[in-house]
Amino acid sequence: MPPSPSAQVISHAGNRTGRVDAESVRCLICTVREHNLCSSIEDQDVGVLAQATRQLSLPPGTTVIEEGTAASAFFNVISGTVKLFKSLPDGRRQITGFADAGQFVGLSNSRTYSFGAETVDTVLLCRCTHAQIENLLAEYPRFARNLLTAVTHELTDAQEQMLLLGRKTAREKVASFLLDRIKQYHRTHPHDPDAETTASVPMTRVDIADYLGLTIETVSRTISALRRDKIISGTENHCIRILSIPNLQDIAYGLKSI
Amino acid sequence: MPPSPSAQVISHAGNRTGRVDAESVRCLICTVREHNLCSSIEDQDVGVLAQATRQLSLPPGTTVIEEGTAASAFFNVISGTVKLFKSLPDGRRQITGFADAGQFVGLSNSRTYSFGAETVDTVLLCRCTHAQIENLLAEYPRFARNLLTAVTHELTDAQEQMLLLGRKTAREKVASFLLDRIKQYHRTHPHDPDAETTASVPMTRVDIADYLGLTIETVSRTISALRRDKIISGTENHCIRILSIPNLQDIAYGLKSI
DNA sequence: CGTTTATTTGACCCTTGTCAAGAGTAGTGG
DNA sequence: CCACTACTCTTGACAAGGGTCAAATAAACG
Repeated sequence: MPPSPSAQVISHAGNRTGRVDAESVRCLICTVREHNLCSSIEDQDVGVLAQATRQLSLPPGTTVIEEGTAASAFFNVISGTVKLFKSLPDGRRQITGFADAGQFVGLSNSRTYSFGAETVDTVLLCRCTHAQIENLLAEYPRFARNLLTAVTHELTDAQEQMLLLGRKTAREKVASFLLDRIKQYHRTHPHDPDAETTASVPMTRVDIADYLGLTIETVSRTISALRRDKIISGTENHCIRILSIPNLQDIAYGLKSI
Repeated sequence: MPPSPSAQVISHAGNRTGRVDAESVRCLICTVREHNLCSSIEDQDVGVLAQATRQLSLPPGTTVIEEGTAASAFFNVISGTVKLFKSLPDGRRQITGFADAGQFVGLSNSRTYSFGAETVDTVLLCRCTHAQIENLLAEYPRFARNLLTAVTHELTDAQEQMLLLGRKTAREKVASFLLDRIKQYHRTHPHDPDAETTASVPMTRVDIADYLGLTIETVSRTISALRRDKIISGTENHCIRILSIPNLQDIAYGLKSI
């Protein structure tokens, strides 16, 4: 349920002086505020948030964070998908996750980023410096609590991905990936009647391969095999229709050798 | 520098009534308090901590957390090593990390644990319910801030491990693992003159294999090969001496094909 | 000191990676 | 509107890294 910025809502909101400036409105009408960290800050304090952040729109393939550079900013994804990755000196790359609308990117303990980030498609971001994040953490205990929950959630996802990378076969990996993509599509398109059986795959085969610890050829072959086995369909490469979710789940968890 | 509980220190400390009870002393003399989350709570408030926690000593191979059971407790590792893992229905297992002295185990967002935990060797733990953790989070902003830092650090480690699992060869995986073990030995034995070149490997080949996404045979063969190549030595399987750390680092990051 | 368990080593095979070529797709500009 | 170009994706043939199965050693333990 995207928050509709009715006149009534706006009349209650504003920065600390009680005035509603243009910046605050940007946050008040934000389509993901209800679903991300910003929800920890009440409408009346939203001016603080608006002042702390800058919004930017980036084309596909743009570097958001360069691995190893000074860590200074934090980003909220408003729309689109960002990929996070780590690389080896010889160029081998592992994508550690995709951040979709409502997720954040750029937390770091050390002085430099230990990972890189790049847009997959056109992405709308909210940028915030680490210093400003520290202010919000100190000022709003709920913000700190929510960030902790969010990072804990990311850690849980990372553990699931380690299981996938270390112990699943190519077929199980691709099935797990498609299930994740269905869930993601369902979250971002709750009104689509086909949401149950649709997977949005905006990333290229290269990205999928680097995410699953495979080569593009193996990803391609495995997707073709799933299509041959009537588990998925759709000629479009970036929108896949799932014919049997139970089958896909069985494959993802190693319950089906087929 | 393990905190020596001198009379002076104790005289300043105690619970909120000013009295120093036996429980508080347990925290005040704790060998890892300086290096873990508990450091966010001052000496004078340590009574709160002591009351919230219970200490337990567990033999090797004990289940600390059973995957999928109700999530209710949080543990600090005082000494020894705990392994964290996730499993597939058919028994395949991925160890997602080892928690050594000073680290914690058992954070969870959901009602049930999404992972299991088991002792590797004899382990001393401090147990604390999630409700009590919530109290500490609400009461001590520094505790919340430190926990966030700790979880962020875990996430960074997890990303590094994903790179290892998805993109490194068996040789690179084992080299990376040994480097981690050297670092860990160095942290826990800062006074040992051999700390720079010693790796403590208390876990079995099965655990190493499940951590690196390999089979025990491959782990064994790879360690033998490193020994043949004069990169490591030591006939003892649980204490390995490193002959050339630079070589090991080059291997771990794919800079050396040897 | 015998029994059990952990580790090493060997032989063989399979899944996945590598190399190479062909088939779609998407822009671009004449 | 259609060639031209540049990708991305798919498919095939072959190779190799690591898995599987089996047996031999070496440790651990009662």
